[in-house]
Amino acid sequence: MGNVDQRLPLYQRLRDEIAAQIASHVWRPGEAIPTEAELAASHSVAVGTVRKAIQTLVDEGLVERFQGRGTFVRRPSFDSSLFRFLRFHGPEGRHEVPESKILDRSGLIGPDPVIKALRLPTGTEVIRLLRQRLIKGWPVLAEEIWLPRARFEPILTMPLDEMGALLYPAYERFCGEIVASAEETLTVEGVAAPFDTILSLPQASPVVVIERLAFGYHGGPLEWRRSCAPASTFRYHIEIR
Amino acid sequence: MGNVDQRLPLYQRLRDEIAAQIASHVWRPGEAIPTEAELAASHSVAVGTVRKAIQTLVDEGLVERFQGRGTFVRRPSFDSSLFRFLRFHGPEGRHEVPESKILDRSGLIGPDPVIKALRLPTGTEVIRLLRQRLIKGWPVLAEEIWLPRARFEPILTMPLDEMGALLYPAYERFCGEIVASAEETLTVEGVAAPFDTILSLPQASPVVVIERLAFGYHGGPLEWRRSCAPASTFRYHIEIR
DNA sequence: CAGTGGTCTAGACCACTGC
DNA sequence: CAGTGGTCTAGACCACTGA
Repeated sequence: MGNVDQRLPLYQRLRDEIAAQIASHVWRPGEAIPTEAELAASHSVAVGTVRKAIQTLVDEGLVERFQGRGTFVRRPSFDSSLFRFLRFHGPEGRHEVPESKILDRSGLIGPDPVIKALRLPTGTEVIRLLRQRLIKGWPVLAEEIWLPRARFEPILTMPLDEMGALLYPAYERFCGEIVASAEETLTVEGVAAPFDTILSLPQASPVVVIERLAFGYHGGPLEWRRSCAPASTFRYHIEIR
Repeated sequence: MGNVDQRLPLYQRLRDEIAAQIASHVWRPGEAIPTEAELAASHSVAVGTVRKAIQTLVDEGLVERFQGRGTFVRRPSFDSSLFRFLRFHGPEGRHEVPESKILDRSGLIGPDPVIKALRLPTGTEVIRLLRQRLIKGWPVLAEEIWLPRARFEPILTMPLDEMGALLYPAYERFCGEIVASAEETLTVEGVAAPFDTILSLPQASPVVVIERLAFGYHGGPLEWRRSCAPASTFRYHIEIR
């Protein structure tokens, strides 16, 4: 902390300092960071330099600016990521948030692939959640979720009915862990246990598998997740330049 | 052309003017646009304003800047788009550019979905290319490509062996049409004719279908393409914030 | 070496927000 | 209305490129 390379441009060093403070929860998501004038004064740089530093944070998605109101730490919205990949919508074209049903919750020694994905030492204890997501009672998504137990103990013991359909808010409220970014890898496979029964699909039906590794503000992995959906519900749109 | 809304910020109007000139091929891809100082003088604005206008063009992927050299019109590279979606690589992990074999080339009245995708009036003539792409003799990709005949007549008549493995350079060289951007939509389907035989897959095997609509610098659609690959070769990676 | 974009400053004025 | 970010200017100096 506070260690800066003097060769870097001023605005870069300022950006890094602000980013580190966001990572340290000096300001929490939704809160405003100091104004341009304040930052310029406290760091003894010109306002223009502060503006450039903040602009890079905006480009990186770490903060949002609103004219006349201030600059705010951004809370990433992952709800939309589901809809980027899968077409869950009602007959009128509206998105529906699938309900959530936890089928299994257990603590265990992390299996090898999980340990590797979460970058933990061999033998570390982890939490496994097996989750079914439904729309109008129909299973549309099956998820296996892995968390390092040390950071997420409350998730293992808390009442399931307090967890809600979205996990990330629960992570923040009960474990103080905030998801800042994620990587997803998408493949098409034949469905395998235990996802086949959860989705009530015949063996080896084509499914889309989304592997997501979620990171905290400090950059370390927080959660590894494998989600599985029938291939017919998959649709992805992208713009290329 | 030259029609600008006086309410827009200076740097926006400047951006639009430069973008329009790029679209009009005042400078072609790879060429340098005027320096910051020249643009500032010719438009009677400060250099800082020019910088901001150019920065937005950089963010949009229209130009590239190089310190000490200049600012250059960017040529989008679509070769990489293939590899974003499909894992074609040799045993050593290196990417391989698949060879290309044109199975059919014909001019015809545009079928309804093609006409709609390319936004042409009903009854317009189009060119259809059916293409097989192979790695080490194995078919890995099947493509159906549709072009408005009026703009792409040379593609219909030129010798096939002058076309090469990449179509976009051919479009530019023989038809003067430059692809500036594209949209892709990705779905998983059961393979259907004529792609099943081209890929030598059993009926209804799972395949990834990539529909690409490519646009020119003026914003209108130039090419519509449906590509089809066995689902097992599909892999997509994305970062989320 | 001259010419380019990159960094940084200092300040003016505008447009929007919320009290 | 005071306070915020947004636009715009004018100029200094630095770092890199290519002849």
